[in-house]
Amino acid sequence: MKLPEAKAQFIQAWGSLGAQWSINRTMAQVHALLLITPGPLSADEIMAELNISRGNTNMNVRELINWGLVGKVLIPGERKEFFVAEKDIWKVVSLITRERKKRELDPILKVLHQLAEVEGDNKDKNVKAFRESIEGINKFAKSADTALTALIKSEENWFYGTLLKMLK
Amino acid sequence: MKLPEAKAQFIQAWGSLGAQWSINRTMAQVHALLLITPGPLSADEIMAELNISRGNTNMNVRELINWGLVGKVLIPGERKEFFVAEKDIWKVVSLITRERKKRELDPILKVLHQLAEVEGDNKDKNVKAFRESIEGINKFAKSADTALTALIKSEENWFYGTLLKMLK
DNA sequence: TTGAACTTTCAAAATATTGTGAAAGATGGA
DNA sequence: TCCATCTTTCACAATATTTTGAAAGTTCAA
Repeated sequence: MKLPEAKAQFIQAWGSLGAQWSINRTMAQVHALLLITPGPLSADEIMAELNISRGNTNMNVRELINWGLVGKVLIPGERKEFFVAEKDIWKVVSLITRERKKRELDPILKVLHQLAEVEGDNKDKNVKAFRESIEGINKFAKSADTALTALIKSEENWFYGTLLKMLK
Repeated sequence: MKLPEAKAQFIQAWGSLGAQWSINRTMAQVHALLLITPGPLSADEIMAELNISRGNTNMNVRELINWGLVGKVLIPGERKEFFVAEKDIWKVVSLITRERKKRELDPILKVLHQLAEVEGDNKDKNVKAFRESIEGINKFAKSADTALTALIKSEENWFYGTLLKMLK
């Protein structure tokens, strides 16, 4: 396989992956393009490469910057802004995990905390079942929170070394 | 908060969570309803409770059964089918993880494997950068695969005990 | 074998999400 | 200040996903 085809396939695959997460397809494609491009790219180059509009490019690049996955680069003598992606995959995963935890886990933890205080008597089997469900889910969610927080803070080597050896 | 309101809030919250995953909102709501209901429910009861159509109910219940999250129950003397959800949250998470790994991680692993064999000379800095990106991502993806496979197979106690203690 | 009770399917409608591009808003050099 | 260049916004258009409900399919007791 030649490089241009390989690039296209990677962009496509990363895009599908993104689409299944809360990241939208184009955002993931822009990210993919920047990931495999060594130097910085301008908005125009991204537009041309992915065949998307200026507005779309702008919005998705901005969102990638919000996630911390992409940074602006100023090139002396150029008016345009250029963009580069964080290339270290461990950092990339860590940033994505942090963002998704904030959007997904944190809100449900809040709701679960409130729901634990539902009124009613445990003699009512519906109340009892509800309490037990919430309790179980809450216990798990708190553990997941601990685990993810640790993972986000941890070092690459800890993951590839310690944890992985334990799991294998 | 009274039970009916708490139920509604939980269904709502679980639905939003599902929507951010590849699970659709209604599927997650049906799941939530079954999770907090101690006994089995019929399609009609689900329809009534969530205000959704018969077709929608059928499709989503069927999908939940495919995921292994919900089972059919036959009640003697009744023609109707009834449904119950797996209540053990550890099993629930394990089933969801298995399904998502199959849909998301496995396909990208396949693509990465192919892309590792891109033609070209490392003297070309684009080829070099591409290879390095793919290599890094591939290494991580394989590790994630190992980690998730182990997690899916592992016992509840291992997660709440061993792993969590290590992370705290 | 019939028909009532129930489940499944699927084309069309409703809804939600994403993308476009022209216009408005910045920015900075002369 | 002015103007050329670049960025951002946003109403509308295009796409994609989800839901509906009526019709077709299935099952089983009589």
